[in-house]
Amino acid sequence: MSGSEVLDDLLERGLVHDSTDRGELRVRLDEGPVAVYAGFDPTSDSLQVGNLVPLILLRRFQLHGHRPIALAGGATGMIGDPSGKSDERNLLDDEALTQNLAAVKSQLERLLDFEGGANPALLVDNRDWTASMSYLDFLRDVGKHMTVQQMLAKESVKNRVASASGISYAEFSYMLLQAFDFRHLNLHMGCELQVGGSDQWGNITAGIDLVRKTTGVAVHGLTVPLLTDNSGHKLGKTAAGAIYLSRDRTPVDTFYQYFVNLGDSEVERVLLQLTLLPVEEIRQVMAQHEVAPEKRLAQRTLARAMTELVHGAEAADRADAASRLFTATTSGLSMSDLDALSLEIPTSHLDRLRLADGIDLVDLLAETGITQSKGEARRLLSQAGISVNDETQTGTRRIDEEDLLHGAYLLIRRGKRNRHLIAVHQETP
RNA sequence: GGGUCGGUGCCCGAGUGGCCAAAGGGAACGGGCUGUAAACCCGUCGGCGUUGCCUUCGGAGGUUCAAAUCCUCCCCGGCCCA
Repeated sequence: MSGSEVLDDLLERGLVHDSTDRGELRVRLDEGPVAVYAGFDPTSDSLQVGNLVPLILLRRFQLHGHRPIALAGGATGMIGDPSGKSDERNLLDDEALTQNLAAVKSQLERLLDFEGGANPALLVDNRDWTASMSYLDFLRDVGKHMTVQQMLAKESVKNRVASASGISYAEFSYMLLQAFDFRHLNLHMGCELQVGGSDQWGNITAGIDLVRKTTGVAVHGLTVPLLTDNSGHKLGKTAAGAIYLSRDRTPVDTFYQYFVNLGDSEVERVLLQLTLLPVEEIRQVMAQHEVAPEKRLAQRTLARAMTELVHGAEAADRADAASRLFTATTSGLSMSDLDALSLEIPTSHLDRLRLADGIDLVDLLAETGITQSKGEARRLLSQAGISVNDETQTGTRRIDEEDLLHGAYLLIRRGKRNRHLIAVHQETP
């Protein structure tokens, strides 16, 4: 196996946005395993789908024999990266940062292979080599090597300097921290390549410059393009918010459905760019998909692969099963189907006593959060947007025991894509 | 610090005493077509006890029968001057 295979794979998948000299990089990759790093700042208590791109990029390198280093940005997260941001960000408080950092670390641990043979992954935290450093030392060791001219020339800084909200000195300095990380990893772990999203290019080149100036070593950089969906939004961002990797923030079912619902014209690109499936296999899936696009084979393959990667095979099985029941009619659902479904899709619980005199449908919709207000519930009803057990409701009415499926469930659909289950229980003493 | 312009619903943005829950656009949501696509068409888009009432137009007061609109003070931002 030649080490530069990974480069060909990335190129074929459309995953190279920018890189330092392609030829030199190829030569270096062929010489033997390279330590490659990507950073993840703990800006939230869970990574998002967008973070998967550089993360999976590390996996791709690992699969081709290189050594991945995942860096959790305990230090950089304290400052805030101005790249791609139009406004100054609020600083996270210490408590939030600590929590986020722990969560992000555990997600990184789950998604990379730390066991694997000759080239196990490594997880580091830049707080470890930054926190104790004094400001004066930092200015002398790092600041001295960077000119303000170079820093101002970076897109991320240029945009912000020109913008209304400006840029704080702290965020302006962010790239120095990241450059320092690269140098540290180069010095102590032999890291020679930094990868990241395309918005990281400026920060990466800052690191390359710093390493060259202080050690004379030529290190490399590579970025992947910003992945977007058909409407131009970043992949994994919906109007309702980002799709997170944490099942507490984004239920597995929602995560799975996000991919199932991608459009035909974007699914191949996402399969190539986000999954580890071999290119050849993806081509075959697409060939089959085009014969019968309504089966959504490509989307299912994608949803399956992503869910398995992030949540594991078992969770992927359940989400897949729940998704297949999407078009099923309620009369065909057995009690065990419903029980299984209740673990996957949003489910509310209702005391059986409430049904004694019947409960008003509008109240039920608002109470369970299926609609945000009674007004919205009425509106949806008048627009034929609500169905109870597959029967479109034309107005409000009382729901009682008679409506229950197997005496225990109500399946409510809101629009075409939203299912909600209501499980009815005996009063718990 | 001085001057000036501005802060409106999820976002952009009109409105400058009553006809304003507030134009228009975008997003979103629902329906139709379809394949749980895309495109397109139609509708909805503060809340509620819905021919009405309540809350909303940076914040707090005030004038008025009546204010997003006028006055006072305060907070925040742009631009120009220093």
